[in-house]
Amino acid sequence: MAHNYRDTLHLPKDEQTIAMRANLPEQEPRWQAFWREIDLYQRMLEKPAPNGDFILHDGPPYSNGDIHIGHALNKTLKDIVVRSYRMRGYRTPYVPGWDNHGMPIENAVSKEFLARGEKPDKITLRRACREYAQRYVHIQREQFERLGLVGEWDNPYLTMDYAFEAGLVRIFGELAQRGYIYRGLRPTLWCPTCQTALADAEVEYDEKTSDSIYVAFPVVKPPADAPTTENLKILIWTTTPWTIPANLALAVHPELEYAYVRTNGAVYLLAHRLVAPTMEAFGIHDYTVLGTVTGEHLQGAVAKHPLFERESPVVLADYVTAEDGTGVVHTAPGHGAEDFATGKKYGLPILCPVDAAGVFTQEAGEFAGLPITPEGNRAVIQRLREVGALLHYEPYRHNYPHCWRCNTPLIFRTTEQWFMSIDHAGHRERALNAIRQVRWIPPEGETRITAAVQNRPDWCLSRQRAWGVGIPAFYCEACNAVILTPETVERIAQIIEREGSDVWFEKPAAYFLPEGFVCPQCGASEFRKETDVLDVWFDSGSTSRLVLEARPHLHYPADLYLEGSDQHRGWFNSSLMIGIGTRDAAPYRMVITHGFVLDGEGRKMSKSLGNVVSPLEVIQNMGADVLRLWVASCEYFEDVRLSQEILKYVADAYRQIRNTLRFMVGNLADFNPETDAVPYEQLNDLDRWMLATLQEYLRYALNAYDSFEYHKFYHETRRFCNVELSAFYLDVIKDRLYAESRDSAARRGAQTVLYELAHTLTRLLAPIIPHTAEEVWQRLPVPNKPISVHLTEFPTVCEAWHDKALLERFESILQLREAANRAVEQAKNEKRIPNPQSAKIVIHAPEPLFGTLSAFPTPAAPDNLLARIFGVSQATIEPSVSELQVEVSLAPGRKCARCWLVLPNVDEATELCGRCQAVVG
RNA sequence: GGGCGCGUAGCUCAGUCGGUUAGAGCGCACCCCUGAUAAGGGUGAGGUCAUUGGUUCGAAUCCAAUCGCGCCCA
Repeated sequence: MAHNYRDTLHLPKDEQTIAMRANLPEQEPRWQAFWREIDLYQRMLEKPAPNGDFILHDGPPYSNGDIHIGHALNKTLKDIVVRSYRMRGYRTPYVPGWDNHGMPIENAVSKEFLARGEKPDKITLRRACREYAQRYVHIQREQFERLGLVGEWDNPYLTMDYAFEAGLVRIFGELAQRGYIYRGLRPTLWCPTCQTALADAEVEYDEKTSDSIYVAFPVVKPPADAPTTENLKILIWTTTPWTIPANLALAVHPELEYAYVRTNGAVYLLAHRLVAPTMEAFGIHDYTVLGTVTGEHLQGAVAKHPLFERESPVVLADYVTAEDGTGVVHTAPGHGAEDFATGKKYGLPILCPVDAAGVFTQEAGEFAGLPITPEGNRAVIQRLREVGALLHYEPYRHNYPHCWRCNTPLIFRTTEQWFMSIDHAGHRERALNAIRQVRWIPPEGETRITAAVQNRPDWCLSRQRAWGVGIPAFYCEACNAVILTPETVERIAQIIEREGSDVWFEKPAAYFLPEGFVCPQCGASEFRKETDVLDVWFDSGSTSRLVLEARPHLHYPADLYLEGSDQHRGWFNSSLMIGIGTRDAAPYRMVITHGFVLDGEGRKMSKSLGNVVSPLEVIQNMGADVLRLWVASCEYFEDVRLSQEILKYVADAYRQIRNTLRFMVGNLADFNPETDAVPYEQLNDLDRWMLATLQEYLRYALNAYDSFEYHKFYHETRRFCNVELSAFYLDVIKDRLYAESRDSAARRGAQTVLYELAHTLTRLLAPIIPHTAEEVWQRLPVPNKPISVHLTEFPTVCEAWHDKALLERFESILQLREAANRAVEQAKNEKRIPNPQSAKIVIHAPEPLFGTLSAFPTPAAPDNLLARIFGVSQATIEPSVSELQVEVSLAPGRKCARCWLVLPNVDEATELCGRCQAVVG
């Protein structure tokens, strides 16, 4: 081609739009620096908020380790909520927090000391814990900020803040004052070597060989309808002979079938299914089953303890199985969690004749003074053999809980602990009522928390640990009376507020008590402090009180809690207990839960499977906006999946959305909405159709935000960008944008629509991909432009533009477009035309399509709107009485060297069509 | 073992009250363009709706069981 008219076109220039390659890992920190510089969070709060406050209360992550993908999901969702509510006219303060006290940090710090061969005292350990927690608060804060989260990051709440710790003491005091707090027994897994209770997480399961024994309990009150009462015995099996002295009952399953078995002159009762294997173990081949009975009929029967003058009644329990043993569970309420529950249910005493070191106490009678293993076990077995109660002994290998620290086999002991009563003053009912007032999203959450609250036992608040807030009680050294009054609690709280909770462990009791304080019970003046600390769920459960009420720009209750679904039994529950207990109201109005992040196959992420995706790596390689877009793409009310493959697809989606925005921004470089915009009435049908379609999209998008269904917004936005924009509208208006004269109504009309599209999309995307939206925003020619996209409002649907009739009319045109595409594709495949640009189509259209199309003039010129819509150089329409037909042929004329359309009026010398001739002038 | 959920195309998701041949975008294959170019456009092929049984004139949709997966509890 002789002429080059490229420079006369209005092509978008690279430097006037956003870069095609986002380079998010480098660019995002710059936008974050910009937001810090302008103090974006503060400015967001200062914006007018016609809809009032919306308080999303942050559930505190534990200040230990790097953030993982679950944190990223949770915090990104929160950020999308906060940003989108702000853009819908709410004031959205967001105070992030951390959970600092507790076992994981204490254990990590202890291990550091252990590695150095040091044995720290409590204060040294606690100080190290505080430093450790502080260090991870810093680390996680940076990681969260790198995700692009907006909030009060320079003033977060920490549960180890002195004021927070003092607040915990006061809330404990309030609950005590209201009658919720009591001391009681509780079964705990206990390490006799470390002489401490262990949390579940500190228990390691290892193989162990135990002494398993079969013991016969003589029946003193036989079951009704027993086939015989002569020498009747109930047979049990246990792997912990040392618990026999604490036996108080024999548990059977109500629905299991039991058999009376006669052998060797006695009749034994055991589970029918286990008769054969048991007899085989005993080496007995000669036995007779006299009859069977279901467990529920055994209730009321009473046996006698084989060693002591004590009865052991038959009780019912659902946890009894016929898997191994005899189907009758030897029950020692002092030495097992299930046994304890059964003991409570049947009003049995809680006998625990074992001290902290694992030595039998006086309550164990003849065994007193013996360590429970191995001497205790041996002695018990020996005595059982002597009285003829031992039927069989064998070593038994099984998984058994061990101490994580010293690897000693653990035992169950009942110990005295502090509790919050869940049924005090109708508390449980009040909590259940409050649950019904809360909006749960998804609605199954209500079922789940209701079940959790209905079934939860009293809350054990005490822990025998170092890193926590001390329970603010004293004991009289003389009479052991518990000292816990509003005055003593408030004194302690004031001191902790000033000096931190370490002070409780540093100073003597007298430091916290008024001068001259005497025991109200016995008048003595010597006291010791409680050494237990509060359960950390008490810490986090108190945040609603200690954060929402403490900060003037927040309020109780919060409008929203948003956490993983595991928190129904965790934070939602503990917060509710404290909320109902101290404020008689739930701490939240609405609760949203999300699922867990699984791998591409739907399996749990774990180091051993090697399928863990680190958010930090994703941010480093692809950018936070890609990770955030993934969050938005997920239907998060259920479990979500993440893998490298999924990330690749999300990155593709990001690029497509970005390129769409890039094209629009590039073509708006010379557009000023205030002076160049074309009034709606003067826009052509296609442009008005685009605006109408934009309104439909916008309505859908706003609804998706309203219902927290960001994945619907994601999908619709992706479809809108690809289908309506890239593949259609943006393609069609290129001729006008590039080839028409700069200020022509045709070009300015297209830009007017382009501006609306970009302006709308950018703001809608801002909560999800805040960095990219900001980058686009800074390039958009918005009049009186706010300094950041995050200080704008969401667009609202313009009903005047939502022209339903036009949308309907275009439906048939778009269908026709598909038919035309197929016809052109076929002509291309048959080598009748090389490409659509060189084609002319003739549409033989029946009514009513012909009527619709007739509204558009079809000259052999660039302003043939139908030709532009169908992507060919020329198009004409013909009425038809038969079905629709699209005829494709080579367009007559020659190709304009400037606009590349094949037209009849292209000048041979200049190679320009009439339109381009006029434009170039 | 119990409670609460989930299972639709390679991926992410729609699918209203049970009602035509189960949809979309991406990805994939083939083609076009080279003036959105580490872009853009067109056409097309992909489904035993986890499995089995039941209810119904009719089931992705309702019921039951089974399998797989997740959270919580034991």
